[in-house]
Amino acid sequence: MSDSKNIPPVVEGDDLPEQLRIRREKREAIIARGAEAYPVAVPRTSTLKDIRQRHKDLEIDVATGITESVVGRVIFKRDTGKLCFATIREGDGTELQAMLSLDKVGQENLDLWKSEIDLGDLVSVTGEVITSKRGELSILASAWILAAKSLRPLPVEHKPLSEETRVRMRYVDLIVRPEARANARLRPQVMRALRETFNEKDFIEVETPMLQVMHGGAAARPFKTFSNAYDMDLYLRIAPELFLKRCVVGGLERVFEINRNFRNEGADSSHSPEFAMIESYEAYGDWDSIAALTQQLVQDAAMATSGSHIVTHHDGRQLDLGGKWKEAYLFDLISEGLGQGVTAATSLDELKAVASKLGMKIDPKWVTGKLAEEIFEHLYEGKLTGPIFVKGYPIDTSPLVRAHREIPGIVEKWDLYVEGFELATGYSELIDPVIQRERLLEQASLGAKGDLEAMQLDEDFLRAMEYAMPPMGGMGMGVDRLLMALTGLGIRETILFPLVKPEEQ
RNA sequence: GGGCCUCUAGCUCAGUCGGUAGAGCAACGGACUUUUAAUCCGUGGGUCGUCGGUUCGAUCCCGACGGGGCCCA
Repeated sequence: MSDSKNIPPVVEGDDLPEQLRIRREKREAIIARGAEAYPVAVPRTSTLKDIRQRHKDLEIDVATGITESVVGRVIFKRDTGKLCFATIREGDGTELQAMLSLDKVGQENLDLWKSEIDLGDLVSVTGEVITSKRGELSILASAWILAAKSLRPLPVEHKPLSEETRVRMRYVDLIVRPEARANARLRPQVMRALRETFNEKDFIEVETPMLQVMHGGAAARPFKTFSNAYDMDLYLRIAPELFLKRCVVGGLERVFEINRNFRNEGADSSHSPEFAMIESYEAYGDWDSIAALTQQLVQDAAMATSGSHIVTHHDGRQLDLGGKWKEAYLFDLISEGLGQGVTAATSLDELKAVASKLGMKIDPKWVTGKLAEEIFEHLYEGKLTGPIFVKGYPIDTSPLVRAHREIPGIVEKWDLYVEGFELATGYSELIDPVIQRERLLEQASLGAKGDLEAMQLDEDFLRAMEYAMPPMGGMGMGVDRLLMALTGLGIRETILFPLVKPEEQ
């Protein structure tokens, strides 16, 4: 719909490229002789996969006497004089050879096959299941019928599509590239594994608003939109956190949500403006219990997709996600990296001195904790192959987290690093509504000063907390990033239809 | 936001030190009853991203714009 103005319009009689024109003429010819180019139904008695499974042990040059009707896309076609070969492929990538011989289908049908059927067409073939003289499992046609005429030629099977075409025309990518088919099927496997793990642990799945009146739950710039009916501005959510916490107040003690968030920020090989995220809260748990849950979610997903906690990436590299994952405190890692002691109590001036010694550019807007985090990122960027939980973040950068129960100046927050990127984050959640209000007021004043990432003061959320929210652990994990960790793929390969600018005419 | 690279046939790419272009697959016509990216013979197919500039002449050089990619902030 929105794309229609960007795709070249195909007008009858227009000066089309040769291959498009010829296919349209073939469609006309099919209809002109009284046949259908797009029938409402075609015969199908078995999937290609079933046939392959049922007849996988046939010898060479065997006729089974079994007749089946199969459907698929023609991806290979060899028209010889009296015996034609074609390979048809089903959506899952299973292929089967079809053979059409003069003595089985007759001269007229053989000629029509040769002249009317192109690579890319969807066909139904009825015939006996046999193996060819070369041993190839085949269906020897007694009849065939077009299921749908393709008006565009398929790309070359043996040359990879350019990265841009893969993303823009995923439907073609899925037809042509096995990895695209595998990736598209991997994602739902991971989703199922995640839900199963949550179900086993008695977590309840909820769906909370994506269109939100208030902007909050994380530090990020939101997409803004407008409701005509309510005559007000709305935000696409950047996180479901504040609603999930309302659920916990109401007694949904263990909740999770897996759905889309939207952040109006830069897009690159690891960031997409819309991305799937898991958030989960566990009443009477804390940052340790939620870390254990996170580890189990990832390990179960690895097991479900790879059959092992050691996953193999598409480039052959292996990543071990098994065992109990490492943990380290942020300030210990910083001290280690610097070779000098740094804690949450280290002053802003001291940190500035350290940062300039490292050659870092310092943003004067950074608070002490932000600078400490920047120093950490500078030291460890891309180096934490993990999995490792980095624990204990500065209090002034985590307004929704509670203070560490022993160490002053830090909060009970961890980030999970895998493959050098941040896969998940977890907390012991702040549950004191009075402190929460103070923190949100600070955020609101930052917002008033022009910080576009700062949260708004959500009075309803504070009211919910004032009814007493139980102590709890909470976590968030990027689903796309989980896919990246399991497969080593870029984010645009894990998302079926990543956002791309429209093609220009 | 800054820098660099890129856009040529349906697809993937080559090429022109400035004289309107080629390959493989795909397509079209022909031969072939066991092909596996079949083979053989023959044929057609291009606004060289868009708009401007320089030039006798631009796909090529220059500029702007659009799409894509990489690096940096």
